[in-house]
Amino acid sequence: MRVTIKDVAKLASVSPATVSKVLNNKPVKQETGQRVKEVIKKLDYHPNLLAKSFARKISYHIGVTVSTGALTPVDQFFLIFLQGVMEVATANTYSVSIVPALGSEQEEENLIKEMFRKNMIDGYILTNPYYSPRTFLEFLKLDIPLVVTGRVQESIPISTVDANSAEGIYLATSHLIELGHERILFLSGPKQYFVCEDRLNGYLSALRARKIKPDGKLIIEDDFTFEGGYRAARRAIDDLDFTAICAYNDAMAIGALKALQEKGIKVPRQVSLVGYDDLPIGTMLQPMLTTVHSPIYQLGKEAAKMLFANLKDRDNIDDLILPVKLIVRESCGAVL
Amino acid sequence: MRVTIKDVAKLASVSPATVSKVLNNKPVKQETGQRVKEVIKKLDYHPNLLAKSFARKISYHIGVTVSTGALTPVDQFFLIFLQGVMEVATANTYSVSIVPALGSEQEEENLIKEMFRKNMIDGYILTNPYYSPRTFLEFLKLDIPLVVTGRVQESIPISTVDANSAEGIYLATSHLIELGHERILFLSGPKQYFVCEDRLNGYLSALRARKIKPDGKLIIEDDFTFEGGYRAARRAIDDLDFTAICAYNDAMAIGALKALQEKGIKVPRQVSLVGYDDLPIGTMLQPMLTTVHSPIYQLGKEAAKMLFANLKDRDNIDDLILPVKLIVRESCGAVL
DNA sequence: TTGTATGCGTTATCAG
DNA sequence: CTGATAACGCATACAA
Repeated sequence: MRVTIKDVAKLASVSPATVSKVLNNKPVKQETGQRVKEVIKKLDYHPNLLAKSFARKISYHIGVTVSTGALTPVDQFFLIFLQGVMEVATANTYSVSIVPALGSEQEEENLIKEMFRKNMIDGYILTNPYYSPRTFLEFLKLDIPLVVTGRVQESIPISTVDANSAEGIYLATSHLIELGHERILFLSGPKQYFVCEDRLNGYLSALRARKIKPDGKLIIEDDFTFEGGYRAARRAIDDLDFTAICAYNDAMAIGALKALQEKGIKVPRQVSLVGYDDLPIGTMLQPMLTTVHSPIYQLGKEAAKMLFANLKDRDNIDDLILPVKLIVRESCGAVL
Repeated sequence: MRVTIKDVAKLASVSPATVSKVLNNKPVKQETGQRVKEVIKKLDYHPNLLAKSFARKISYHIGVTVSTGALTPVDQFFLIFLQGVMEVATANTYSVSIVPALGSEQEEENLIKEMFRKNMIDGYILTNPYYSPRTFLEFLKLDIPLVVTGRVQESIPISTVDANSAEGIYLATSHLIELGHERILFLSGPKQYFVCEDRLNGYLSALRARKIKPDGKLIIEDDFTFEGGYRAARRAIDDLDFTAICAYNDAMAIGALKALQEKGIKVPRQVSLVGYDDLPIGTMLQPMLTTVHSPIYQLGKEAAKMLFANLKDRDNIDDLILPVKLIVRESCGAVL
């Protein structure tokens, strides 16, 4: 039989309650505390977390949803993020459980609600900001502690963390302008996403800040994927009325790179190419970048911190926007 | 107050024991079962998993270690693997917890042992095959259900799953031979790793199968990373006594690609380049590959299945080696 | 500061 | 097939 709190209590000639107190750093006489600790060590006692969880109605698990996007190699977002989350979770003696992306929003909603109802998960970090407001409201109704990455409709009282990607694109675009470019093609993601709108605005502000008049023809919209970037660049390439490209993200940038190469256009000789992403720029073509200081890692940490704050004070809603850095690297012939 | 099994029992005019039985699909009279189920629905009852875990001494969580390698963008291994694990875990009503890579083997060992002792995790899938035999023995001593990816010293009785990477390299090398190459450079990882030895053997067998005499000078060893591939290729490039390169993995292949490009060598025009990895070949430069049918995904599923088998029958040790497929793609100018 | 008693929600045992 | 009851290991009032 495994050793329990009672065994420790008996051998230390105290009550189980006292042992519980030293276990949880509650006020205990110095001397008894010492004695109990010795017995714990001697008996090799390890508190049963299942019992503790049960008694305290706390699972000590937080859930993190994995976005399906994480399955495309371009999207390194999730793992780095996860490292940040885990660092903070570990510090709070919590474990991190992965909530699978089930495909349909309804299924995911049900799973998230179910795991919470069963007391299996104390709170969530949601990295799937594509949920509809209705879903968020459902979560709020159950009073599920929640932190969301990215942006959520303003009126919904949920904590969010996000990287300032408008600023990122602003920096990327400014970089091109400083290189002397004026006609800069912007490869945008679908504009119905807040984040796409944000980044487009970053591009526009950079132009305006330098008194360059934006040209609607230089803004091409497609999926924010490798293929989307490829398609968008191909569509724009024929009249080649630009000298540089700023892409919504790395994936689109790489897609565009492929399109340019197919046409024999030298990058960056003939066309300069810049992509912004929450990871350090050029991740894809700079595989060995260390990631610890990337914004995403910080984002993970901040998200977790915020969740634990929420766990303690359920009404503490907060938003956080982290600044980004532009890192320019020459790589595979592209400024990416 | 939340609704418990007792509330259900009362309203259905049965005992809690009976409700428990219908909850766990144990033999119950059709009619009572029906009645109980109706009450459950009516009361919106959700069994408290914390209580269940406590009573049954089962956490319903399995742990998966994340390899630090997963933090380099080249290594897409982990997320895909995880999807496979989760699919099986979900089917078994288990959750998947991530065990952080702490850096030192000792720290990780302690964490793994500690979480198990605390009943927090019922079993592990270890994706860090770099653990020393001593560590594995420690786990066995505590009787921790374990499945390891990759290879473990034969004498240690632990279940493993692995992709047949020797076969992968064999196929990759054969592909080059069929293209007409005879002098094929092999970029090897450090030979003290079983898997590196395996893959080198795959290369050698392919040569021998076609009656090509292996040349020791054509085998270069370095880290199995992007940088390692870059360094290895640079070292070999000067006497350029080869017409093709087979790399231990994608990372090294991409490193080599960079080295070749720097020297103005056209790939695949002047030098053919092939890399093998557990993911479909060319992941890096084929970002939009679907991953569901990749070996790694299967590997994750098999690992999880094996773990659950072990969970039920603690003495059931098994090894599994999955076959691989060679997928050749033209991409960014390289056959990768 | 410490001990006693009780409760947490479920499963398991063993009668009936 | 069903029900009463003990047990799981810890936390927490409350009393001492």
